[in-house]
Formats: sequence, C-alpha cells, structure tokens
Amino acid sequence: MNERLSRTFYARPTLLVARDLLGKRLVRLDEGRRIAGTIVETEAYIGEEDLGCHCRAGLTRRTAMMYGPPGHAYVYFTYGMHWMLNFVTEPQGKPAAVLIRAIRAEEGVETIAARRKPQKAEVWTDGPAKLCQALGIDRRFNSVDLCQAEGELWVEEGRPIAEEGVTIGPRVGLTSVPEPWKSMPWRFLVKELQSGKQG
DNA sequence: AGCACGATTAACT
DNA sequence: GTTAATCGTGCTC
Repeated sequence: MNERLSRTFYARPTLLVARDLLGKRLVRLDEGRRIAGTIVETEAYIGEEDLGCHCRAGLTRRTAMMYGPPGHAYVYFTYGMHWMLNFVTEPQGKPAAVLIRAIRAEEGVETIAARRKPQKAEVWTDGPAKLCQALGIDRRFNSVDLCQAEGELWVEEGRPIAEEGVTIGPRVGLTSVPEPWKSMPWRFLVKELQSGKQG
C-alpha cells in the first residue's frame, strides 16, 4: 500500500502522468515524521517547443534536471521568494515535468499549520509555492530521486479519480507566453476543489 | 556587467 | 482588481 510509485510511472507521456497523479499521495518525511496529502492539481510542461516550459531555453544549468531520468524532483525558485515542485517525466533525454500545484493536507497537519500561519487552513496547500512552504521543500530537494528507498520525498498510491471528477483547462500564470502554448489544456484538477476557488 | 522578467502570494484599495 | 516583495536565470551589450 504505502509503496513509492516506481520509475515506470513517471517514464510515460507527461499528460498521462499529470492526469494520473491526481488522487495520489505526496509524502515528505521531515525529521522522521510524515507530512502528506492528496494531489489535487497538476500541470504538464513538455519539451523545448513548449514556450511555457523552462526547457524553451534548451539545456542549461537550471533545466538540466528535466533532461535527466524520470522520477526525480525538479525544484526551482521564482519571483525572488517562491519554490516550485515538479516531477521529471518521459524517458531520459526528453525534457518534461509535471508541476504539483495543490494538495489536500492529511498528515502532519500540525507542522503545516506552524509553517503556514497566520493563514487559514483552507489556503495552506492550495498553491504551488504554498505547498512547498508547508512541506519544507526548497533547493535541497532539486534532483532528489522519488523512487529511492531512503529519500525524504515520494508519491504513493491513493484514491483513483474517475474521469468525470477531473477538470482540464489551460495552465495558470503563463501571462506572456504566446499561443498556442498559453491555452494548451495541460492543467488537471479534482473537481470538488473548484466550488470554493476560481477554476 | 547589466537588465527584464517570472509555472506566485498576500496585502491592500 | 491592483500591487509590492525579491533574486536567480537567461539574454544582450
């Protein structure tokens, strides 16, 4: 049950990985304690031709992770203050990743609360930078292997999400990205989350 | 060496 | 709805 997803899960087309990550459990082992939650929102970033993906710059120090083997974390820094968590997908050599945009917190909630105060519980992990803060994920987690037994970050099986429970739409925050990349329906989220939030 | 900007968030009018 | 915060990255000179 509580086994880490294998590398073959990540070594698939990125859109499938992004879709299938919904309902899975993201786990962070923090000083021996589990902080975990169900993944409820993801986005796919696929290849050098995707002008919304960092890989549009080609192979650089920053993007090297995405050219590497699947099943590793790509963690980057943006806006001068925020960290973002991604999982490398596709076979080695094809640069792509899935951004984890939101989780529903379920384990280690006291630790999350301490890190996210004074915000309200509803917004503790409903954004990509928020969940990184909640789980204590920063540059140290760039390049970590999600499939390695001793790692402190991984994904486990969870509850399957039926097709009718999934909302698909354009990715968020790509303000100056040209079409068609700006509108590609590469964002996946669990529907129940929509009611309280903007789609 | 300098510069514009970003896969965001929280606080404010 | 608007905007400040804040710095690594990639591009230009």
